[in-house]
Parts: sequence; structure tokens; C-alpha cells
Amino acid sequence: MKIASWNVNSLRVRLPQVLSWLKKSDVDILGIQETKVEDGSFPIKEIEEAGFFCDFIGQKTYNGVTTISKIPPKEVIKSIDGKEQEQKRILLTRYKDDLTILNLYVVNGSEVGSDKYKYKLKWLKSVKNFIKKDLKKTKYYLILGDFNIAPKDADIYDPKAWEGKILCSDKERSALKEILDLGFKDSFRLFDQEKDLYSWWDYRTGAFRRNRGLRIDLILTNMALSKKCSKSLIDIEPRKNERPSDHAPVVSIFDI
DNA sequence: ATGGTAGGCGCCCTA
Repeated sequence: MKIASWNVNSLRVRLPQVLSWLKKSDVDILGIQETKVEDGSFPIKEIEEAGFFCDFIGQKTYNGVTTISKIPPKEVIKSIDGKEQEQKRILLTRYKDDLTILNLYVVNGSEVGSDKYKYKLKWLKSVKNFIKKDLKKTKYYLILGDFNIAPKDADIYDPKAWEGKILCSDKERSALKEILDLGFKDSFRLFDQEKDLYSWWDYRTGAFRRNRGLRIDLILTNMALSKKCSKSLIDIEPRKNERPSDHAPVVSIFDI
């Protein structure tokens, strides 16, 4: 089974790229972030015609997540502890009794110390508490998404320049570590990887051309799934497209 | 202490 995560920065704009990538990559489950589309205008028809099921939660202008899958989920959760999300950033789907996919669009946080930064930390804590309660529900549990956090210095093109900055600050990293400490692995790092592999490059200043990127899109796997993981990669091809997303899809492959 | 680009919206905000 092939599972992927991709922040598309507007599903309306990127739908043709998503459909063509789904075909080429042959993924079974794709979690998408930043759809920026309200549920009423979600492109269900186009996705179903491509042979996929989709579940989604979105809003106007900002945020929004969707999980696209070859097999239909048997359960879908769009709220945390029964409360409606004020910002639509989380979608949980469960498949065949034994696999949970938690699709996250983590708050960006804007600037260290800002109100948005404080909200990011608070949001991460509430997500961690939810995961802690939920993670025994299925044998295989996977959290994917745009985490807006670079786990380690090896995930940043210029760690010195980014030290303590947003996406790299200690508090963000320890919030991520608290989630990992529930028993998850960063599946990309289960394997030896080449140096300088990233998943996001700023649209500005030719960052992609110069490979000035960060690895902030992650697939976290619980122990049972980590053992079944045979490969993890970042597919930078879609970042070379005309009108690309600023993120590339990240992929993990499992023997399940 | 700020610029650069992109998307959505509506002449600015978020990333």
C-alpha cells in the first residue's frame, strides 16, 4: 500500500496536477492540505471519475483538508472530541478495521512569539491529546500532513539562518516530539536518505531552483506500521510543473 | 528589519 501527503495550495488551481499525479504515482491513499475550498464546491465528481473516494472538510479562502483513497473508509471523523473545528485542518479516516489515517494541516504560526504562534502550540497540544486517546483504535495508525515544522537541522537547507525561526523553533519541535513520543516514527528517517531532500520551497527568490528548502511534510507511523514500511521518498517532479504548489508530495510504501 | 511570489478575495491577508 502506497500512502502520500501533499499540500497543494488551492485544490481548484491544482486539481489537474493532482489527478495526473494520482495516475502516475499509483498511490492508494493521498492526504491533501490547503484545499481552500468550501464543502459545497468540492470537486467530488472529478475525483470519483478518476476512480477514487474522497472525504473532505474545508472553508473559504484558508485551510481545508481532503483524503482521497482507492478503498472507501469505513469511518470518517471531522471534529475533535465532538467539537466543530474553527479552522478546518484535521480529517480522520479509518479503513478495513485496522488502519487509521489522520490528515493534518498544522497551523503555520507566522512568527515566533506571535498570537498565531501561540495558537499553533495550543493546537498541537490538543491534537496530541486527541491522538493519545485515539491511537489504540486500530492496529496501524498513520499521521500525515503539512506539519509546518522541520524536525531536525538535517531537514533545513541552512540551519544556521533558520535557527529559532518559525518552523524550526524549540517549542515547535518539542510539540512534534510529544506526538512522536506517543510511539510514532518519522517514516522518511526509517531509511538512509540522500542529503538535502526537502518537501517545501518558498515561491520567492528562486528557492526551488537553488534547493533552498525545508522538509516540513511528514508521514508518522506507529510501531506496527513502521515495521511494515519498505520505502519513503519525496517526489519533487510536481514542484517542476508550471504553476506548481510550493510543496512536493511525500510518499511511504507499506507491505500491508 | 525587509524583500521576493502565489492564491483568494475584493483594493489586503496568509503563507
